[in-house]
Amino acid sequence: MEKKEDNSTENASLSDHNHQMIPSNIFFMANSMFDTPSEVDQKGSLGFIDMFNVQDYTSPSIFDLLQTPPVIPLQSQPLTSPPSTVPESSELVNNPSSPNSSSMSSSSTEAANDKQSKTVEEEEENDQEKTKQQLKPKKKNQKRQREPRFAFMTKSEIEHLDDGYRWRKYGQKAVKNSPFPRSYYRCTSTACGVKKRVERSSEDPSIVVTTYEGDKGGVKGKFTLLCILELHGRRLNIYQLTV
DNA sequence: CGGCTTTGACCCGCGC
DNA sequence: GCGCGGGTCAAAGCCG
Repeated sequence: MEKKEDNSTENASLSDHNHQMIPSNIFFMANSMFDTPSEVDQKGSLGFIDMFNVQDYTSPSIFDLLQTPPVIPLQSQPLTSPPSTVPESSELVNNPSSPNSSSMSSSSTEAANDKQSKTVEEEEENDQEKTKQQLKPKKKNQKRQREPRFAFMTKSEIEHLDDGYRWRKYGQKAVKNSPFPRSYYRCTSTACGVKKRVERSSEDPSIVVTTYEGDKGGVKGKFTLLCILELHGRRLNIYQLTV
């Protein structure tokens, strides 16, 4: 975990060309991300707003986040209004009526856990029969739980922004009512269960919508990497912690 | 050769 | 029950 943070920070320096355009062009899609807010989301999550209400971005406490895993002094607050204060010179594209926010919050299946059980079954299965039948199994009663999810919009020509983690693309789908496909990535760093989707806004092709979903394994609570900012030459990872 | 992307097929949830 | 759309799988191909 901590090492990962360090690595990501290091990696960031390798891709400054990406990050340079982030700070002034990043827009969050706040509440709409939690379309069906689970109890977990409601109760114990530290919304990005908490962080962004930190007045001074040059404050050392913020940059501490760079070095240490997000140990977040949270009082649980419900996510309320969209950020009234946007980092520095952000353009305001994040109007709540953005149709994308609804598309981002469309229902999803969370297959992370399923896959594990699937794998087990697969081994018991006949090798020849290993096709897609594997997905049939049990887990009837279990309603899939949605992982904490967060999206933000970035004005960028580059779709897959380098956030310091390694991602493997595992799918791409055409999006309804959008000429742009949506790409699915899975974090390949060890013990990182985060997935993300990247798609370009159909309304404004210059805007890339990135949605992070999942948690980092082995951590108490769930850390969701919200975004990476680069401010005053420093790299800043913004997380959401769900306890 | 290993890791990654591409892409068609499949699964699943949801609305009608 | 059916169809649609979103999400995932996995084989094949590509590339360093």
